[in-house]
Amino acid sequence: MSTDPPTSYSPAKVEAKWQETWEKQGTNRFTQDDLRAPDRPYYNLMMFPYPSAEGLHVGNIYAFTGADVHGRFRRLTGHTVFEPIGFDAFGIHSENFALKQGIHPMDLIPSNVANFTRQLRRIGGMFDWDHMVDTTDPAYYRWTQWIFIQLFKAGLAERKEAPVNWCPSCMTVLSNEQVIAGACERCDTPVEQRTIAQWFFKITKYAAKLLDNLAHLDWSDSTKKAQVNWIGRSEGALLRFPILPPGGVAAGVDDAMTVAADALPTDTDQISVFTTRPDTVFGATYMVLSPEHPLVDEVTAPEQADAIREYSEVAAKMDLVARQKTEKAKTGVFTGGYCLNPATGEPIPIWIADYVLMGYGTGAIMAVPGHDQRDFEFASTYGLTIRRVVAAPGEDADTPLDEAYQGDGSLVKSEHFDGIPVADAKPAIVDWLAGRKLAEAKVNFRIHDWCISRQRYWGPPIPIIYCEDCGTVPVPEEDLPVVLPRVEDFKPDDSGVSPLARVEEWYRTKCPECGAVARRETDVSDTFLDSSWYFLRYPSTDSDDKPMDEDITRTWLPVDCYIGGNEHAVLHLLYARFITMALHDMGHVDFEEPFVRFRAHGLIIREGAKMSKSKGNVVIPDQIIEQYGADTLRIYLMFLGPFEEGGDYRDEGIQGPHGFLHRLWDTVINAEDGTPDPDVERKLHQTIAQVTAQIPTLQYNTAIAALMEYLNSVRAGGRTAVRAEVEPLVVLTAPFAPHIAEELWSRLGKDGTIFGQNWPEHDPEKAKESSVEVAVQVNGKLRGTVRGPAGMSQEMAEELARKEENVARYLDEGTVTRAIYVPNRLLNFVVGSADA
RNA sequence: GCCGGGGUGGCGAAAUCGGUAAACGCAGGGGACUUAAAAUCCCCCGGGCUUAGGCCCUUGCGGGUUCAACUCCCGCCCCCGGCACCA
Repeated sequence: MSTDPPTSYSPAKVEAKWQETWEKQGTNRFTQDDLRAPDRPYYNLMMFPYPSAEGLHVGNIYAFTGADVHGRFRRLTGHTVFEPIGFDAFGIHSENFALKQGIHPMDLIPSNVANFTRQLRRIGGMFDWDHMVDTTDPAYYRWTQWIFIQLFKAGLAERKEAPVNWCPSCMTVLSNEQVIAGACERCDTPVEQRTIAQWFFKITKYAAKLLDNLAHLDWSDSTKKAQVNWIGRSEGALLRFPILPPGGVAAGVDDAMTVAADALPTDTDQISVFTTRPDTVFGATYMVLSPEHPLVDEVTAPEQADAIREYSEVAAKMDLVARQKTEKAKTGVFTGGYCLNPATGEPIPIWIADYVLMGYGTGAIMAVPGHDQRDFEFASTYGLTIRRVVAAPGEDADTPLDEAYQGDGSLVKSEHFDGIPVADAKPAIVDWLAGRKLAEAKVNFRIHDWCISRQRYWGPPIPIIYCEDCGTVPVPEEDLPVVLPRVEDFKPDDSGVSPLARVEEWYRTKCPECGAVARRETDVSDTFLDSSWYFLRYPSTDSDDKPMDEDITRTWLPVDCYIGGNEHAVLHLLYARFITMALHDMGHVDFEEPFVRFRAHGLIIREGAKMSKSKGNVVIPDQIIEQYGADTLRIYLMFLGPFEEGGDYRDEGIQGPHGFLHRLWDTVINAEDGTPDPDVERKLHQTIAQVTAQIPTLQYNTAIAALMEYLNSVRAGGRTAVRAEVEPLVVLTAPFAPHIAEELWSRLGKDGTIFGQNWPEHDPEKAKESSVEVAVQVNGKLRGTVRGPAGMSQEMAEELARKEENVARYLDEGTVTRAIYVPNRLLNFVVGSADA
């Protein structure tokens, strides 16, 4: 034992002591040399927090603790674990908060970061503070801008017009999430749509790879599925509908049919549509263009022009969210124009309607009201032809439709395709039309290109210069970073352009190519760009001259384990994968996928309800830590429920883990030399086995239960522990409660940090039970139990069972027809009734 | 509507290659120790019967498979999270 007198457990003292010791000894810090030559490197990553003014939320602590437990376990089992942390501090939330409080973000963020840092140190994470990242630091965003330029040079960044939500009262662009029921979330003003030129990253180029690679990733299933849905691959065809020249219809349907009989003209203008149901093309009785479709003007007849213009204006004014409400009744206007159904050769009317979205497929659809519910509703409203072209067994072409039939069946009214099942008809019809160049098979993706422009202040300026003569020129890499200037008036205004556009001395610059007067891009980039590569930067923060050190990156990446919230299942994780793939294809990294393993943690609620500031039921971690200590909080959070499912924080419950640590302290401090009790030793080895198996699978709650159970048996009846019984227990507890474990370890007279390779090994022989209790059932009902040697034979078990009075009574009621024996577990007699 | 996740004691939850449902913990009750309290230790703690031995019921609801179902299959209901006119 150490010379320290046995004192009672004081979390505050123990935790302060060890946090200081780790800091002083650099226990968790990596030098350049450490990073270059690690033994069994393990990159343990958690999603970095956004440093709000409120401080760390228990949700953050929950996530970080869960990740830290994993990291500490890996370290105890012999890995060199790199566990960095940082701050995702740019973005609209900080900016809005700063506006509201009247504090400049450049003042606000550092104080938030300082507070977060203090809190993060207090929870005892194994963070390497020498490799911290702050996305608002020019030394970091210099490389965020560098990434933009690499993508620009690779043709993966382009500038184009795109619609945005605009609040005329707040005079700002809103994201879709900030639009509630068509109104601004802050002032309730109806939102409008504006069209602004913005920068996009062509993530759609990687859609197929982003989807296909998922199959090989060790990720939470729910996360993978969310990505699959988001990418939204659908197989179908592109069909072309030739536009009939004005007056073409007047000539009559017969003429049109004649045209169809020959080859349809391919040189006239056509409208392309994407469909997953090419088999229903014979039922396409009209066509719908999105109001924004470029061909709207061309197909509109003069007498319909006013109505079309009016409808388009209303649609354009509507915000993007309200427009996409499904419950809304379908509306539209006839353009007066016609096109030819490529299959039937019939002229069909062209409408515009806002239920067709410019953002998906080609922005135009062939409407098949007989087999698409949306088209059915629209056709019913406007009296358009509804034609059945698929019939289920027992139906025929004349079976009436009172809603769209979207099920399986065979084709009808489809000329020589009649009778062919839907699945076979799809390729057959595409082939047939492809022969006349009116169709081709096509895979479409739902995912859009990534708009990274923000008409805001608090972000890294997009490193682009516009020159009258040279056009769009990237800022030369040696001129990076383009520093975000300190601007006191950073409030957005009615112009819809970035606040930086008001700072002439900043945006006026020289063209890097010709030296002429030029103008900087005044938009900043999306926060998701900051976070799409931070994990690449962590191990290389010592390098000022490059974003990633090649050797170090090769050594540490990809990330071994990434833990975070499922709210980022789609955007953040997809963007990070995309950026990594793009960097891979440009030769900057040698892997395509950044995260080998990803696990989503669950959510913490409180007393059955979601925590929120407005409800005033937020757990303040500092208070809990003061009262019970970080170790208790860590264990309690991990004990609440399965880590991947979250848990219900109940204030009283913390007593359990708190008591556990007190008893652990007491037991270890008073432990004596001696020989372990055989029963306790058996339990010990069972516990080692369970905890060792359950930590890697994040089953922390049951692992902790096992530790408690073991401590209970060590202390049973008030007995004094033997040191050999509790030394391994201290190590098993260390990932969850690192401070007390260190303290007890040193009081046990051990040298150095406990987080060396000290994980105990379990001996299966010692874990074996010598006698077992076997449940005895008669006809599946429990009638007794018998105890016998482990692994006893069925004969022996039956013999013991028959001696049980209660069992015997039921056996006497009939004859045993069979007996099922599960060794060491259960014996079930199947008894036929005596009369039978 | 679609895609995930989930429904088990007063509460948080265990147990799913089908094998004694409720481990561990909270709250509650009783006891030991104590002048007292705290801490600690021991016992009880799903429901209904029963003098006892014991019996019956119970994992959202209804069916089914099986010697045996929280676990598998079919059909529903409810809650949470995400997406949502995606052609």
